[in-house]
Amino acid sequence: MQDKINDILKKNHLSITEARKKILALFWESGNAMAHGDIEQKSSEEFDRVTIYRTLQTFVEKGIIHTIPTADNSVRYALCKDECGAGHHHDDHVHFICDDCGTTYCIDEVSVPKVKLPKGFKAAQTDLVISGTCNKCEQ
Amino acid sequence: MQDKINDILKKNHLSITEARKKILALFWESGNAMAHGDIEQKSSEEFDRVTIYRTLQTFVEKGIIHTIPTADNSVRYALCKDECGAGHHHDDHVHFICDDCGTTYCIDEVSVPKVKLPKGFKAAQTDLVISGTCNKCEQ
DNA sequence: AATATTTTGCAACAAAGTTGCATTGTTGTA
DNA sequence: TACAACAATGCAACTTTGTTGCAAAATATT
Repeated sequence: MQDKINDILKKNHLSITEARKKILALFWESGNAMAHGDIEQKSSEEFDRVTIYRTLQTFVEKGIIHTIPTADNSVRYALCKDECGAGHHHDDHVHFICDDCGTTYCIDEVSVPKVKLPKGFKAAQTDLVISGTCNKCEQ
Repeated sequence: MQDKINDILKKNHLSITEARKKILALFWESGNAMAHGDIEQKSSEEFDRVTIYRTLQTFVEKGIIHTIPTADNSVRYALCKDECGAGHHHDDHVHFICDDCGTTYCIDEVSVPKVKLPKGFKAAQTDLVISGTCNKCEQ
């Protein structure tokens, strides 16, 4: 896995540092989306808050991760698929946020339906965010 | 218009205060969605920040306004249609955020398509937010 | 008009995010 | 491998955003 992570960083012309390796690994391991706070906790204060902010920002710019909008003012981040590149995000899958456990899922199976907009409106990015109960919290 | 505003407040069992009247009027006049900051500016510091926070919170609870999630960590608020009531929001329309001018529109003409989720996932609310260029910024 | 109830503003605080700069770590080259 | 050039990090200080408790003011109720 370490190799995979180094590859991603190299491909994006980023120098390989402890913070970047660790944070990327966290995304990889968790599988789900994470908020800034989650990362801060999971890295057990190994890095400065500022470093985490800057690392996330860099990753978004390079198209390694993407943001997921939420209604509660807490942006989350998730790994992008391979098709995403610097400045171009292609995350046309649905995001699901569990109201119970707070987990954010990327529902890759479902793709975002095309929407016809009124005249003059040009879509650049489409975010479909569904909240409710996930399959673990549902009994 | 003042009557309409008073009606809305009465219907929702809210006492009629300057702050509530003014903030509701702002939503009515602007037509578009507003972030907390917009309201603070447009009311030209007539009210305390705290009052605005609490008023918005109350309005959301009563179903007078609804939140629109955005990818940049700045939740916006917009007037609900009549069908919305306390605790029940029915805002199945698309939201559009212009990357140029920042305006947030409620695209009432388009309704959010139903999405089939994997087993065990139960949807409570669906938000479809599209960003791009609006009909005013598009030349 | 007088009292009970809500709402507001203030102050103090907590959390989230940003910026500049010196120090440290990383990279490419000799 | 050692060195210089460059980039990333940590620290401190700060700004912005959001929250809470409480006394004062406004609103509603009788």
